Amino acid sequence: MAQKDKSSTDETRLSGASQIDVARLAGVSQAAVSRTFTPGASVSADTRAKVLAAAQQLGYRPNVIARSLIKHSTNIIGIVIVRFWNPFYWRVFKEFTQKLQDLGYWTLLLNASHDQEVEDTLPMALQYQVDGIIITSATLSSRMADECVRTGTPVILFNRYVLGTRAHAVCCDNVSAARMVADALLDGGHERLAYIAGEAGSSTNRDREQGFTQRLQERGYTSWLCESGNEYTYESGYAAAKRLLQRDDPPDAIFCFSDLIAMGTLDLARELGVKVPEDLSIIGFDDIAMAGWPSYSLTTVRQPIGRMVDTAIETLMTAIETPDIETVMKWIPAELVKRTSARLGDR
Amino acid sequence: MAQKDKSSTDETRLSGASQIDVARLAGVSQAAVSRTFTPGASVSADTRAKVLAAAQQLGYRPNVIARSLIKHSTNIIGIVIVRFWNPFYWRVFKEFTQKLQDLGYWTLLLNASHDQEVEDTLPMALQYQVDGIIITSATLSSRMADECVRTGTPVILFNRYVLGTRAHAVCCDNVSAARMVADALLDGGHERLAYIAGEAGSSTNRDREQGFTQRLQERGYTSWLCESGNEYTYESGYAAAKRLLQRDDPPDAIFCFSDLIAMGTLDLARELGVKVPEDLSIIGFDDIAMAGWPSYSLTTVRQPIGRMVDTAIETLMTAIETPDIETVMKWIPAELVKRTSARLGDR
DNA sequence: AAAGTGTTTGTATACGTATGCAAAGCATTA
DNA sequence: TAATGCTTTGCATACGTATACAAACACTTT
Repeated sequence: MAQKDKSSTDETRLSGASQIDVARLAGVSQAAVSRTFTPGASVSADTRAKVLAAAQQLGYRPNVIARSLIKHSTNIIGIVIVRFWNPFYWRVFKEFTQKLQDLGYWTLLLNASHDQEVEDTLPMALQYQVDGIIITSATLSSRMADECVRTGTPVILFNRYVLGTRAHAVCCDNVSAARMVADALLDGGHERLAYIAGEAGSSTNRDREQGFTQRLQERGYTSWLCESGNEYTYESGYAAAKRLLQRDDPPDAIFCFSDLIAMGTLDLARELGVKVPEDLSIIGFDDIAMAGWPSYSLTTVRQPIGRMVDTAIETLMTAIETPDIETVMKWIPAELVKRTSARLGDR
Repeated sequence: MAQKDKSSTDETRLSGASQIDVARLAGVSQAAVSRTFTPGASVSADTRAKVLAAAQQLGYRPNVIARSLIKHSTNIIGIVIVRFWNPFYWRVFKEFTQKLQDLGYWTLLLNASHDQEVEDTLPMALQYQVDGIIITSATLSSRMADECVRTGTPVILFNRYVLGTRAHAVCCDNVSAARMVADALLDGGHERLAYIAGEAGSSTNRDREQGFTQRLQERGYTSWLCESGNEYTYESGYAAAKRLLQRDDPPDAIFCFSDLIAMGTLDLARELGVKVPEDLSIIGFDDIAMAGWPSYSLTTVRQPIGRMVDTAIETLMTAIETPDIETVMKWIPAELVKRTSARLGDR
């Protein structure tokens, strides 16, 4: 009783009207108000109308926080994003947030500069009782994966995978894509091939490098060049390309871990007066928007972002509904987009 | 009592241990546990140790949702972002999320394709009891601003302002920046100037256009060209530049609303064989990363993102602490970055 | 030893909503 | 009319935490 009085007399509170206020105005119980706003609950048309009128008059809005407390579900998905400078991840992020929003989920962002920070911030995100976590472009330590499993929060790795954990994964089929690039370059008659790598420890980089070099070996090539791009930025591509092209035996084709690296490579080649694609073929990865601009017109591997994101979300939804599902890993095939930065075979 | 039993016997619950579980294990009251995790609360070193040990053993993590329910504060800031394709806003977004995170706030993202969607999604975000809202690159209707004020949620507009609402605003000083560009181009000896606009209705576009043309008038120029860029993308810049450069009297200098537009313009000029900057000067706005790449080397106006974001966050924090503060509007000065796409005067 | 001070602790209640349960309402059937 | 079934309603309680209040405690001072 005292409670009700408090609620209706204290007009200074910020949070607006509560169900109790609405109930009193409509002359029904708080439960009736709750049921009115719960789809599928049992309320007569009569009470419903009274409640809605009262709610309207008071400007009532359901308090999602209170609901979450009971339901053990927030309708929030945490997204971890590490490499903010890469336009590729922006499209990924955009697709995720938009599609999740269409499904009625909201997005809590965890911005980490390094993998280490992911370790630090993830536990805090778990405190917000997010319904699921999507991790893009970062590795998840198994300790952290266990932590998520313990709280029952499903985790999807995007473009990474970690074996031996309960973290699901959706990746571009990097191995096949890299093999495809190797074939295309060899068919184009190139002899001295090179690869500029991305982040050393990542499964993504490992798969691309292995797919590429394995295919070279299969077709009888025993030597190639390899440069590390470290951080996979434009600048690191520029620097790595400089090391490659100033050698005595420069490559006649370079496969780059990302489009940003490829653009750095392309700009450096132009600066040195190396003709692309006559003297040097360059192939990127991602197919970011800029790759299609006339200034670059980059031949590259298009990651099917739409399908990858769809698959990741489907997997996540399934995992939310059936917590004890076994770990899912999916590889989505990529496509070679031929523009003018590489001289390729006809087939 | 019954409650305690439930809590400790039901081992299947997902949400992990609660303060009650910890309290029982440590042999103290639930309040003692709460105090242990509340900085500044009164607990003896002895109990604190017992509680921490028990918490550790049970893997206890505070439930932020429950805390938020009481405190009427979630430590979450909602960020509305509309134009996802513009690299400028990526940097803005990155700065916001990182700095907010350092302050202990989290970011809930609202991704809207159009201004209309902002109207629709904002009320839903308010239900999450966010402590504040930052709106980048979108306008806020006064109806919606009132809605926010009603719930006591402070709003910061970033690079927009709307007069007559209670929404605070932090903007780049677009008027001064555009006047600076006009001066620089006139000092460089240009005669036929043009402006390629951004989004028609925005305060940002209006201020840049007015600053530019007013300065031209002040210095005795009575005619100039103006093209609409509609959506301010690379493609729209490319198209607008085509219309400008295929005229009988093409401009010898183009001031573009954004770097993306300027890059489209630059690529189109190259395609038509127009020499930049000899025959045509191009100036952009934003200074996105790509503007500095050798392929473009774009002369442009650098928006001081760091300072702008800092100011926005400061303003927001003040508004959160003192709800009844008067509406704040701040304009941050910009800087002209001289590269090679424009022929400018020496001074 | 008593009084006074400051610290620590437990009890009880509140935050706003959802829901199991039983009572009540209503319509249908025997 | 009584019995039956279905729908609607209110009561009570739970979710996990914070905090006002008073009781208990530990010291210091007189």
